[in-house]
Amino acid sequence: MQRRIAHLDMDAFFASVELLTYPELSGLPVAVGGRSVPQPTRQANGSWQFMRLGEYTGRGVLTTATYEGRALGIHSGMGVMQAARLAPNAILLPASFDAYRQASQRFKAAVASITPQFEDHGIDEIYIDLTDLDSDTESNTLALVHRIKTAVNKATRLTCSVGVAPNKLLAKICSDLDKPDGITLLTMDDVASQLWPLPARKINGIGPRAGEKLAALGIQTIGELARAEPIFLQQHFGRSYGHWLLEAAHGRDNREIVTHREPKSTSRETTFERDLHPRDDKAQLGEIFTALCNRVADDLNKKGYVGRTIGIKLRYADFSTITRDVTLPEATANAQTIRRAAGECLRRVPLEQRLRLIGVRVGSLTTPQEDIATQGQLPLA
DNA sequence: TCTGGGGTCCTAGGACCC
DNA sequence: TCTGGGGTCCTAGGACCC
Repeated sequence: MQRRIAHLDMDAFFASVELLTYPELSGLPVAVGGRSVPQPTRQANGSWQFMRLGEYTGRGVLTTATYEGRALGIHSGMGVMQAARLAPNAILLPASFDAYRQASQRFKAAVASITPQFEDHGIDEIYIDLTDLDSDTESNTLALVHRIKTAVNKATRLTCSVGVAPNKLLAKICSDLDKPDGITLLTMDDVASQLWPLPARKINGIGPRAGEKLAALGIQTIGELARAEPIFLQQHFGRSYGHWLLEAAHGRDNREIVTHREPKSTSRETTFERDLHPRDDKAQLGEIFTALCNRVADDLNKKGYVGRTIGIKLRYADFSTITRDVTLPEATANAQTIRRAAGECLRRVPLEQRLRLIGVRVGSLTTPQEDIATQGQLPLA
């Protein structure tokens, strides 16, 4: 039986949430991000004073930009200083993650009131399986999607774009074809005409590396990928990924909607405003390191998880990154235990170069109850 | 003055056990 | 002493996503 999977994607989510607070910025190029962007201040005449991208100095990347900003070439992930060269007059706002999380909860609750079974896919996206819902014809599907979009808008005053297709891969691609505030329906028969002209990078799972490698092999579009020889792809990308590439290019994907997932790991990391030296800045680094361990422990306790694998991550001044981890006999959420294990990991890495980032991670998460239940099956330490 | 922070999944080698 | 696979766990790194 043919499935009907919807992918719902909030339009320029973070920027749109900010525009709810600052409606006068609507229609302007606006970016969100940076590390130390001041909150806008109220002027004597009642209007807001905003920072411009060109006024920013320091590290950091953009988390998003409005469509007007994107038209100037700035986008999420871009270094703020680089973006400033392209759009010095664009407004720069600090990220307000609490507001985004709240808006996220509101839009998901609105969807849940209509279609309770959906898959969370980050803060601003979800997949919904419409197969068993009242969507057996195209007009029924459209009516249902309109109801969902209206509910989301009513709950958040924000718009979203929706793609409906026989699977997640296609739904994800087609939610992006008519943005903002669009609806796109796609069937298997549309794959050649709608999908194949698109760049291979549009496929979720083909990132910067694979995209570059494909381009070097003369493959730019999904259509060119679809026509490649299976052997050729497997030689260059390995058996598994090579096979997947071809399936994806033909729009084939049988992954189910996953309505509940347990977290596997939790982590905290920070990039310093200036690179720190392991010896010269030892005291400061030690403080940051301990604080990260405390925050991870706090996160675990709040969520009610414990973890057995404690890991650290270091990024050197040259951006090279290394990780070390250790698995404990018993899962923990205790800050001192995590700090001790993370300290052990730290002793196993070279510390000559300056550092730009440190992070602490706890993996192999379980709930305390599960962990006790598992203990009995393990040999005694 | 390039390059955040929080995740997941995959691969690959070595240890260890049967 | 030389010679097997198979399975699981642990560790490190990397690609990718939002």
